[in-house]
Amino acid sequence: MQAMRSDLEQSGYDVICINSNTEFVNKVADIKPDLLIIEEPWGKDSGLETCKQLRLSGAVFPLVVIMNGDTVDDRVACLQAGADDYFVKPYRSETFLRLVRLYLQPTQAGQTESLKFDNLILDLSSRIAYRGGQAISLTMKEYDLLKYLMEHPREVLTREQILENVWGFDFLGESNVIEVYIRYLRLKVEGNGEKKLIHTVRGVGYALRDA
Amino acid sequence: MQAMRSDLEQSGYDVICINSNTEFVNKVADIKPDLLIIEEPWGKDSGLETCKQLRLSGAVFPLVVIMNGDTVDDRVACLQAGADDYFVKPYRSETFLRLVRLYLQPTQAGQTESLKFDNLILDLSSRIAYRGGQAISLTMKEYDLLKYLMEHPREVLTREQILENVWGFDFLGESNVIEVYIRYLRLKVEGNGEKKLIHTVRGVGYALRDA
DNA sequence: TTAAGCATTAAGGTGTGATTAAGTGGCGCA
DNA sequence: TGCGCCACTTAATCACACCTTAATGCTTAA
Repeated sequence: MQAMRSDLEQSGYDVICINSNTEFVNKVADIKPDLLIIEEPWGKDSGLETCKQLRLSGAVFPLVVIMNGDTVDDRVACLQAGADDYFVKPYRSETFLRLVRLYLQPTQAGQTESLKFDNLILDLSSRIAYRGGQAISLTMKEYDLLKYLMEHPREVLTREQILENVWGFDFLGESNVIEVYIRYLRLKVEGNGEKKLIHTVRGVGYALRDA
Repeated sequence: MQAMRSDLEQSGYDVICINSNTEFVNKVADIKPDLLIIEEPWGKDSGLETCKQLRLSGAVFPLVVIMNGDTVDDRVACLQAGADDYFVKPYRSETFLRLVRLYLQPTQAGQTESLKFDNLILDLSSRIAYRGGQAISLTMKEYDLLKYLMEHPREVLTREQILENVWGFDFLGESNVIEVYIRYLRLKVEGNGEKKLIHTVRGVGYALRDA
């Protein structure tokens, strides 16, 4: 806790620590943080319960949970509670700080250094993707494909579009490269029982969606 | 409420918030908003009551209600009160903003990104339809058929026209595909006790109409 | 009342996509 | 120069979602 605090402060962030549970939800609403980190266990209620309440009361900031356990159930519970991301103890500063930086970096246009969709983050400078506190390394084609998908969230991208933009073909071959690479991405991005993000639209192509 | 306001403003919309109930209906008539969002509960009267009054006094803008509950009764009540759409708390910005964008996007010709008819919206880039705050996913043929209907609102489309435009046949088979697909669409689009939109014109074909 | 038109339902076949494994070629390294 | 690894592609088989057909039930208009 203290370690994390000083790490964050050394990186130039304003940090507010709240240890008590009392009136927590209201306080947070006043503070309007850019990012909220909840560390389990949290007071009498679990951190996840607090998390749920925050979302119900309309909280829209990114919300990261730090857990003790690392079972599939833990992870699913976090996401259902409305967390954007989870992190598992022991707390390791470098990876964690990188994630914090990605979450706090201004989202608007201009020089975007990373792409975000749901709790999936693609860091363009390091070409590393993050999901659920986990770094995902990508090969070139995997990166290109994921980047293309993330640049057009929710949009259905046809095979032709994908072939043209990722592979640079302007004709349609008999190949199934796309299917294979979609599979590689799915294994890496949705491999740990995470929510499905890469959706097949039969007869058309693929789309990045949250439902 | 505040969260929503800042989200909308960040997306470039002019937002006016009214907290008091007094003279509300008249005020709104003066303002002539492009979109009205009512959040339950709303003053002494329910938001739905206000909604009803607005419609009775001739309001024609899109009207979205944000509810606490999510029962079938809630939803039906919203629509009967004249709301175009409803949304359920907790309010999560992205989905909501998407809907707002769809409602406010200029309707006229040119680059249409979505088709609208009554409270039914078809998003062309994601191939997803929306009705009553509910996303409706469509198969290819369903999408093609709905798109064709929505491109010709109120117009009666003959079986020949539909077969030609959706299935690409230029002859008339003995098949009842159209009936079957009309049914699929009706189940998805009018399945939740919504108002009927797809009408049969006996001996001719089908038409998208609000009455 | 009756026939034609449409609605509804369920079951089968087809094609598209998923999956798996084997092949190819480039690059670093000994 | 040759070996081996890794990224990428091809190919072959499997699975199932979607589309179609067909058979039955219901409505409407003459």
